[in-house]
Amino acid sequence: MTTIDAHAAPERRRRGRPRGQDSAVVRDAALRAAVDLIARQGYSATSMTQVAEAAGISPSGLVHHFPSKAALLGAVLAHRDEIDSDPTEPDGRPWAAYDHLVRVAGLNMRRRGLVMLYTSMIGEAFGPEHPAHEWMMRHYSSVLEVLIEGMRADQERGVVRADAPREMIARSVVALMDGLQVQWLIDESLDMEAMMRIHVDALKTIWGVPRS
Amino acid sequence: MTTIDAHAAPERRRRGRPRGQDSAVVRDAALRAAVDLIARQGYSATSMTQVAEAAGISPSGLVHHFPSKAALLGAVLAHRDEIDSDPTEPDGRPWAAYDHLVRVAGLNMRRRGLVMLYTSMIGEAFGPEHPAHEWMMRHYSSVLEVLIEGMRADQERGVVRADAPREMIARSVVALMDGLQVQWLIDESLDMEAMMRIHVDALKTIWGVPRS
DNA sequence: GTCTATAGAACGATAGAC
DNA sequence: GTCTATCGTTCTATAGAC
Repeated sequence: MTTIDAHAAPERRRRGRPRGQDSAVVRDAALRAAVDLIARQGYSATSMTQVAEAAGISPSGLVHHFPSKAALLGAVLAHRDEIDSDPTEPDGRPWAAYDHLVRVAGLNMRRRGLVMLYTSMIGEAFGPEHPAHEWMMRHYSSVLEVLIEGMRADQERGVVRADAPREMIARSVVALMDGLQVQWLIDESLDMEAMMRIHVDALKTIWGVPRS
Repeated sequence: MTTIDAHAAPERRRRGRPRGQDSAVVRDAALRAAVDLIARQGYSATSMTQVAEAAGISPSGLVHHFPSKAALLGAVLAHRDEIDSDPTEPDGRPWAAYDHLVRVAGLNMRRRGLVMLYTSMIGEAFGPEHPAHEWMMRHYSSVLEVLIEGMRADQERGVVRADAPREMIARSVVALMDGLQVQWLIDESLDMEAMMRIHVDALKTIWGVPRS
């Protein structure tokens, strides 16, 4: 239904207003509260009132910073993407994108909130009318594109077999990652990173071109 | 919070009440409406009023059959488990449980509603206070147990290598299945069954004991 | 067994004082 | 920029007529 632009943070640089809380601080507290609650309960089950309470402001105060619930979700997702953004410049090594995904799996084992937010989002956003639907579609196509394009480059350079089914491999690895995160949320003793590592290493063995 | 016993369907065998709709028929219509709506929107986003409307009865009529929203969800999940139940008697063939999972993947490609219901449930039920939390925990432990136990038997009979890491393999396959279902919901052209087949076949190659 | 009527609370959002 | 006050809706659930 509605597209969610994250309200384009006012970003006013505190021009000598001595009274009251700094706006950016309050906004940030509200955003953190929203991330936490939406991660634990999902978007539908979380109310503006709950978020306001957790942030220590009134519901109306919250509305001032985020004019609607969907706008709040937009900011939450933008925040998530920022944390999860890839600081890795694409080095030219083979399987770089896949190795990166393995590292992300390891990182995620120390970011439970992020994994919960992601998983609950995936679970409720596949309906086209959900305010996070477009975010989810963009997320998948972007992740898959990085993996597929990376492998295409590797094939061009002759380090990966030319007959490797790029899309299928990429989709399998993403599926494995998503599914492991669900199980990890249930049982944190599961070593996502190790399991991803094993899977990716197996891919390298099967589809890699041995160095001559 | 609340445990959800599915209200133990009254099952009264229409003892000569000529007037009005048959109770079981109405109950069934309500259940179907609930399955459809909860699958598409998730549990939290679905209201009793919506379900009643879709079933063609009043909200109070719905409450008569399912005294609370949680009870309705309980019935929905029981219905799901029934449809999804495994009619396969455990034949003694190696990898039987894994082959079965591949077949289920193929079946699911013709049961979109079931996949949606499952996926949205997983996404919102990992919080311990969610009324479907226990269902989800039972689901995972049961699926994993079947796979792990099946492989243990195969190892005992010497058709699977004794050093195969049962739990890790089972968890990977379940994770792959769950993740593929999400992607399939987004793009139905994805062949879940084929991808599961390939993965399981690879497992057989790696961990199977070649016939002498 | 299904309905109308309604309780009682929580919802998202708006208006306007300060 | 944050608040109080409140609108209009929707929610789950109950009580009782038929």
